[in-house]
Amino acid sequence: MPAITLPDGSVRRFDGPVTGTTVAASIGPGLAKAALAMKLDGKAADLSSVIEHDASVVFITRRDPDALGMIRHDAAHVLAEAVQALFPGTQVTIGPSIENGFYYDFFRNQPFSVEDFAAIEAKMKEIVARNAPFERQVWAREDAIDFFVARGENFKAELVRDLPTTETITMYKQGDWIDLCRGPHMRGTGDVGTAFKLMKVAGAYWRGDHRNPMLSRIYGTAWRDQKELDAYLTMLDEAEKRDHRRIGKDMDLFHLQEEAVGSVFWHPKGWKLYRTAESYMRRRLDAAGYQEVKTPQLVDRSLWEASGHWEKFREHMFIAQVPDEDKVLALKPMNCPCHVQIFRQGVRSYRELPLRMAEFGACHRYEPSGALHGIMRVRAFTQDDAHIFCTEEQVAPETAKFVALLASVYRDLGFPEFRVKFSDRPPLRAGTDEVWDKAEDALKEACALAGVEYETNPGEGAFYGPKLEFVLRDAIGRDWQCGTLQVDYILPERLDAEYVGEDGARHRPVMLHRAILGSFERFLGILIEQYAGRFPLWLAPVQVTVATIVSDADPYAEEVSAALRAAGLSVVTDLGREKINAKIREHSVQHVPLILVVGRKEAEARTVALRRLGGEAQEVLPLAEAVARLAAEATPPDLKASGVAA
RNA sequence: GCCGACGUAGCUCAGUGGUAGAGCAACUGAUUCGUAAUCAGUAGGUCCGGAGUUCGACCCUCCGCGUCGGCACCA
Repeated sequence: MPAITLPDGSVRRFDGPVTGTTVAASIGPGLAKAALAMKLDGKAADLSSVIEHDASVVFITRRDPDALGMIRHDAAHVLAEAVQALFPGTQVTIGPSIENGFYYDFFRNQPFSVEDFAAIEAKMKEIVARNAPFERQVWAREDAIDFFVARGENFKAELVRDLPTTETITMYKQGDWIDLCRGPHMRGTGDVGTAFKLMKVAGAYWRGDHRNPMLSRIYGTAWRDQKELDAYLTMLDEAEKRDHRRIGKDMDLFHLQEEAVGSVFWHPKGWKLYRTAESYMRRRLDAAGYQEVKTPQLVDRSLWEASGHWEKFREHMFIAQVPDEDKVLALKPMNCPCHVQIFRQGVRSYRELPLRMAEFGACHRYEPSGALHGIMRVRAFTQDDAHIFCTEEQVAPETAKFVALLASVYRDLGFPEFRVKFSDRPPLRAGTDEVWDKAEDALKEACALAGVEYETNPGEGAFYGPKLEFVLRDAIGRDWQCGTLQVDYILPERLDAEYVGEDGARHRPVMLHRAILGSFERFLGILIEQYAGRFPLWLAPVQVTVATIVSDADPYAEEVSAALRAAGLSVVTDLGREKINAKIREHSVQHVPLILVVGRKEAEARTVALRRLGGEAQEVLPLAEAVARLAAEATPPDLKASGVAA
């Protein structure tokens, strides 16, 4: 006699076990039609599930946020059926819903190509139109294995074999097609709708392990209706326009070329942007009590052996040798061992701790070719790196200070939001459990102190200590780790860093490895995408263009430009003979934030006509006032706050 | 590194087994013009590199390199 509690608190009683479908129908024909699935005591379930006991039920309709995941999951099943119908002999593996869509991994000797998409989509639409109900079946383990083995579905058979014996093995049947699946599903294939699109093919290793066979993965996107799908596709187009590689080219910021794979050629405007970011970071670090240093690029193998990099990181290191010497040198992939060398000069006292040693350290790492991506994943990059040498007691307060600095920097640079991941002890690690407990607790305590919320990344910490990762998202929705903070008890030991404590004895400092931007290359890539090239005035590589209407105004335009430059602004003077319309367009396309138009009127009145990027209004104001105002406006946020503005 | 796609003028792209085209940009000339493209002309190419097939290859095949999308990697 189940009593069903509905979201509005009302209770319906039934004489015996009922299905969700029956319950929905008892409420009304509208709901019966709209309900795709339900939440049974908070857990998603098929509408056809039988409810035997008292329970709470929430029906999921197409409008529900939960519906999207189901549409996508079901779409993956429809895709798999379509592919097997069109390409006999293809083995199915797994096909989950993901952010914005779904994918399905297939095993086939010949991988799929986008050429196949039209046929597959057509078949999928047929299957949707057929609207076969999803039928849940519980199978005996051995039967399921035999079934898949008999069909040559080796991957599925392996999946079943690896399921825990406690797991109920469920299969879902849609018409003649059947697949191992945990469920739940909607009522039938028709509920998928037609607002889906296959997007791309890609290789993917079976079970994500590169030693396993390569599968052929088909990605698709699916939405509630065509309007949502169109909006998503439009969004992708827009995101593509923000791609830092495109903007970098359009705005003439940098380029990459074959002869220096993974290294950036910064052009004048790109380098100006870089320098603005670097100067800003340097001021922030100076103000936060860091001491900047500079350490060698080429360092003898022996130091890398001592630090452990030669053993753990060698395959990522560029090695350099000279003809006349036997010495083997490596381009540094990290700055930490060099910083310890500075720390080790002379005798350190506990009074010097925490000692915050910063470096804009140029590092080289031999990244796998497939990992390279624009300027965001490169082989030569410069970190805003620092190492904080401190006592164990100082770990938490130093972490809290760091997080506060990082949040402030991100805010200034236009990233009010970021995600934090806490990576704790990995299976293979150095140090005792006591040390790890201490390090993790200190980090957690520091997060609490700093009011940081984080998600846990279990087992993903560095071998020497737990770490925090600060993640920003690019225009195309990819996440990039920028900031990091790692607690390290190992390197000070390996490289014999020590200080004299209050007690007169020698102690090991703890090292905090930390970066805020991560690398200038990656961060600037994200910054370009964040602003789509339309930087706030203080960051813009060209801040003002002075454009003339007639050549009579040329001398005055030069005077205006000189005055702006004297006030510290970055100015381009356009004395070309194009019409003002063409000039406005050209500099707007270049995302120059401010255009000062000068013609005869302005030259005579000693004024400028100010036009802001994207705006239509213009403002005429006296030259001196314009210079003062723009200079104030172009002041970096950290200098504004302290009132040191020019 | 793995799977797949791609590589033609500075940029964006078209093209065919018979030695290559457009638009924009560049350059030259004319135009002195009031807020997102003035007009005309000129010049510009080892069709990524190497080998092979062919009477003949930018096109077909193979091998490299690079880029792009994923996967793996990101100490």
